[in-house]
Amino acid sequence: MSESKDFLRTIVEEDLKSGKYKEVVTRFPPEPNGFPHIGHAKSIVINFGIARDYHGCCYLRMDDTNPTTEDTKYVEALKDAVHWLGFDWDDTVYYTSDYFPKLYDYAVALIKMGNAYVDSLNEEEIREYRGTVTEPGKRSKYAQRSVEENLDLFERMKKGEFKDGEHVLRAKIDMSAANMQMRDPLLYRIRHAHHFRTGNTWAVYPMYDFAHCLSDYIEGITHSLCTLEFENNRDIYDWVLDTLELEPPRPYQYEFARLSMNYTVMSKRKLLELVEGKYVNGWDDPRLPTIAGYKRRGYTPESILNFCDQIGVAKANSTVDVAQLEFAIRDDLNTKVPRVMCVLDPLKVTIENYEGSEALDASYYPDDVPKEGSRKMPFSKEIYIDREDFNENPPKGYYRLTPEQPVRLKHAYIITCKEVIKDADGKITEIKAEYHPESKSGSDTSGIKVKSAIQWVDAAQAKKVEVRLYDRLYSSEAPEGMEDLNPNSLQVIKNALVEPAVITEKPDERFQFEREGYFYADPVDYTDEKPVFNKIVGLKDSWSKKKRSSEPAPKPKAKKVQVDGEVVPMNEAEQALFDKYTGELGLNSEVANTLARDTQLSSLYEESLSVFNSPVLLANIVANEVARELKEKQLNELKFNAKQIAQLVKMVDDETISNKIAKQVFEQMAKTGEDPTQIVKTKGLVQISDPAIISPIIDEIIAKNPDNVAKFKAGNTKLLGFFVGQVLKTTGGKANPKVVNELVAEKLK
RNA sequence: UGGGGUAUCGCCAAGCGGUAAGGCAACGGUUUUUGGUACCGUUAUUCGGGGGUUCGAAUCCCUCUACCCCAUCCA
Repeated sequence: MSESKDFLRTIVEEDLKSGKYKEVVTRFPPEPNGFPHIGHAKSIVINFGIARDYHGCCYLRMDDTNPTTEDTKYVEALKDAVHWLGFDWDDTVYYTSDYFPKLYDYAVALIKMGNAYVDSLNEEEIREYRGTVTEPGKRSKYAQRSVEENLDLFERMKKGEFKDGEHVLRAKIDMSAANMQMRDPLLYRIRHAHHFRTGNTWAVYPMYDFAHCLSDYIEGITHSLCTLEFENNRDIYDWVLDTLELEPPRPYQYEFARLSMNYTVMSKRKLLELVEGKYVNGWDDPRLPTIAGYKRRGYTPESILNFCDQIGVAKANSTVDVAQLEFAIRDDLNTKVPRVMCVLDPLKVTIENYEGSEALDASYYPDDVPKEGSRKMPFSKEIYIDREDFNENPPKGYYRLTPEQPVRLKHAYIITCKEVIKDADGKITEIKAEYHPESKSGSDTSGIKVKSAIQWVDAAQAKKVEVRLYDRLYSSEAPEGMEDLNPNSLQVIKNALVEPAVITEKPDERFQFEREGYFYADPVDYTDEKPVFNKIVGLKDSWSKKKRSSEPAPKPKAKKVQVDGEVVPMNEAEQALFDKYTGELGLNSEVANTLARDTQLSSLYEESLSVFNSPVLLANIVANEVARELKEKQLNELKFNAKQIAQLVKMVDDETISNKIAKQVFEQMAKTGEDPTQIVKTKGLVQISDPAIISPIIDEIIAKNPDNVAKFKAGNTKLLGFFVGQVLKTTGGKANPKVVNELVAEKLK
């Protein structure tokens, strides 16, 4: 785990510490209407991960409130995904549909309280009545129905007496709410549909907003974690739970940013399109970001888990670079899997001076991987190397075999090219070479220096295999539609050659094909007769990068132009106030502006000014500190008054306390309403300005931080803040910062 | 045009008034029988812009800008 915890963990920790909850309970609540993808993995890791870290528990709950889109095949896929990622849920899967009876009762309770009604507007009318984001909506006339009538209607809805869409149950909240979600949200709709779990027992189904919060409550969830697009729904979440006056404790909802990655689509709709349109081969196509896809491609659960840890959790919409995921799988596989040799594009090499055959010892792991294991590699006169590893006219910096440059066959001998055989088209069909008998791997006495060691297979004993080379599904970084598909996302190589041990010994399912990448025996199509390997990810390739980077020019970076909008002009009264403040009272225009535009601030300011006449100091504290309090509260909700502000400022004015302390005192005053003089007295916050007291403290700090002293003297003047900060810290903020500054600067000279 | 969010390096992301963490990517170098790995080093005088408060601001205040979400009987 990373050292710094994310904001969700911070909240959970605080809630546990404060005793708000005894134990943390989370849930992963997918709707079973699609295959889980790596975005779900992020959510799984967050929910199950937090439960694990804080010794709580996490439930897997299918949010199955919409019978028309959901299916049991998706619940299986979801269960698989969670299991595969290594999380357990005591083998009990929860379903929102299990709570349908309870949910129904809660709805009845709401009706009885007069907080819900049966509406009989049709769909279109409901939309119209809802208004728009800028215009308020209006309430349906049916909202006036009596409790009895609502109860009766709702029961008959449940019994199936009405057709789909005839009535709905709505919460009675506020049709003019600025939050559109609060304009009498729908709670239940009639659906004569077969539900994959409850069959035909229900004719009404709860909506997300009603079912989710209550399911959380029923299960005893403490922290209901969801993605950003539900921020607007939090108000209903709270409304339902609060209005029902449920016995505490109740859950609270927190939102985090969903995962998006470049070169990838994550929406259920787009994924479905790819599958149904046969752009890919099913939900487990290795090019898909589905869990099933990654699993089939050969990704390990650990790599996905690590990836999720590395990207963090926050509230900013962001797009993670797929390179980050690719790093995670490479990093995981590097220390785990055996290295073997596979030639993807075979080029025959005949070693003219070699006769017979031998079996060479070859370790499965390089020296830097602490694992044991080896196999025998057959070697004889005819071998294959990769076409890429020979070049008749090599570019500068080419390390492999050329007519002039020998190369080592990894785990075997050094060979030198003697002749290049070509067909009529000029295509190289074979290399005639000679090997150096004394250059055998492990006992090389030849003294020949080679630039690299390449992979090879013995022609007689190599096994033919199919290799599926996967690349990014999209060639566009932010894919929109099918036009952005990468036409080369799948390349099938039917005649790759792999060394025999891979097939006969099967040391693993995943391999590094040396110098190529990581590969996985396809769990579906692999047979002993026809082995199939999927490319999981390539190795980092600084050679091809070097070749490429010599060509294209760097992209031009256009800096965004910052447009400044127009400031709303002041009205007459505000302008008059502003003029008075800047003129008569000598405030700076920014502070005057803040005060003049806010009647609450200006009234408080003037009132305190009448108590203590220090216009600038007072203005500063009102425009800065008081303004903050007034952001959340109304004037009459404040625990302090103008007189107390004046009192505080007076202490600053006569230098009883420093500005820093004043802020601290202000905060307490705002919280408790205590008199500032009282706070200063009881806490002993009077400013220390006597150099005789401050000086030894500075000496001590200087003695304790010789490194920083050296850095400071070397020119890092930012460190002045460090030293001042340390002194203030040790004096509890009471040291006079001006004095400290002077003293520190002096001593460090 | 209302409400709710978000802005810190090419991509993620810490930071909560006192020296701008870390990872990925990139670029150098060392080691290497993988152009891999590992290891070392370089990359933000600056936190969306502008003001203000403060001895000191990414952090507090004001203001502007950009992007995301909300008007499904979806979740």
